[in-house]
Amino acid sequence: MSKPITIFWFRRDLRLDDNAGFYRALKNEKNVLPLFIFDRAILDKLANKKDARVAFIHNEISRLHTELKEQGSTMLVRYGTPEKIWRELMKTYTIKSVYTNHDYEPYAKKRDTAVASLLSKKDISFHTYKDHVIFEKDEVVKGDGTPYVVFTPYSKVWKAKLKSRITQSGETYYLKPYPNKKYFKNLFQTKPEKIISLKEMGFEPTDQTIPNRSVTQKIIKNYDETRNFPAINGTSRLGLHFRFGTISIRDKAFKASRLNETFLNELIWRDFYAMILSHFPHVAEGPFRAKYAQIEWRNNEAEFKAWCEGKTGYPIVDAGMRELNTTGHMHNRVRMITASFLTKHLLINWQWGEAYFAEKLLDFDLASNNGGWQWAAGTGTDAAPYFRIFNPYTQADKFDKEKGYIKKWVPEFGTDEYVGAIVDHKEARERCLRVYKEGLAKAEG
DNA sequence: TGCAACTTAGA
DNA sequence: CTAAGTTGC
Repeated sequence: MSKPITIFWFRRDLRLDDNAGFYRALKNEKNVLPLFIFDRAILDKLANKKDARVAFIHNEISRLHTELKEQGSTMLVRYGTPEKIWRELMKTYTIKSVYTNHDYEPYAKKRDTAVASLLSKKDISFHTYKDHVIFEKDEVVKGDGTPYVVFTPYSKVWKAKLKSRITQSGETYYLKPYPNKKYFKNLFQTKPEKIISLKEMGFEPTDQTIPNRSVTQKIIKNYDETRNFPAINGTSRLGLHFRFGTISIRDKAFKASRLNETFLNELIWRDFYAMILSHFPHVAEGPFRAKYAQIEWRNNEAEFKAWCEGKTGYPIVDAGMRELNTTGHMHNRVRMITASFLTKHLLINWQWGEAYFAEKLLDFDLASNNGGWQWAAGTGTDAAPYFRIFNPYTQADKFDKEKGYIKKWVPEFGTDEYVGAIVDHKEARERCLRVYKEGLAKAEG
């Protein structure tokens, strides 16, 4: 039999440095062999074969493969369903232990439970670590130990806890990163395998632009002043990199805590919604608050299509949807406006919008996307009273006063070719209030 | 400008 | 019991 190895399984943590689980593997074990699985259970469901996210992951895996080759090691890259791949690996190698990082999505939790049980039959130990968030579901809780469901008090405790983790040495403050490189000598030394190409998996390169993983200090510093204006380049665009772990959340949270509290809050929203999904997995399937399941959505297919295509006749909504369709990105302020419009003005089930964003957004993350949609629909945590209905005109006046954003994405705006409003704002608003009220009354009844 | 069809957290 | 919440009128 070959000599015993430890496998580190990369998933949504695609970086070699400051990686919690990878660090533990390298520090505790010898002969650590990295692995990535292109999961067919996920990939086979993607209709768009030019999906930029798949191309991005493939590119990052190739990069890690090259970096590991320079260390005399490699990354195993497999294509298939995880259980099948693990059965094969268990035949090929003598595996002592497996290390990986926590993944909080419902599918991932099931996958990991299945793999752990498979490994345990051969007495292979399975170790998992926190890496994707700063604080996990039970680390920031109320005095009685139950989870927060409101952001503000949660964020206060979160911030105090982060502060306690930051150490000071003279004038300098640190949130210590995991020094993975120090233990690279424990990588399994082997000849690199060739890795599967995008084409072999049935995918193609993308023509969408992938945002840079570095962000200028100026953007973080001025974040609170610029982030609400979609015509300005005032947001970090780091979502995709947080999603796949191509940057470290610890590094960015620490920097944010020194530079801009509003930006830090955005990172806390990310932990908050990951925590909510962990404690309340039912949010992935329906409303956080059960009584909102009684709302009678209109779910008009033609109106949904108009929304998807950016043809509602509401300029700021149409601009946002077209930005999304073209670039795979939508400015955060506009995400709230388009989501509010779909759920409140058109009375279309927020889950339709959630699914559309999931398909289109490069930075799609189940927990944050779901949290955002439930917030917009008023069905979620953090008391978003349903009677607060965004006024798309007021929002546009406030945040795109010069119409730079609208004109960029809706060139026919202001001409005869631009479509008329799909619904009247005042009527839609009143209809929404009525339907929500009726739905809630029915739930009470 | 202050209140509002909701709901929670922490006095 | 009261404040507060990615707001609107």
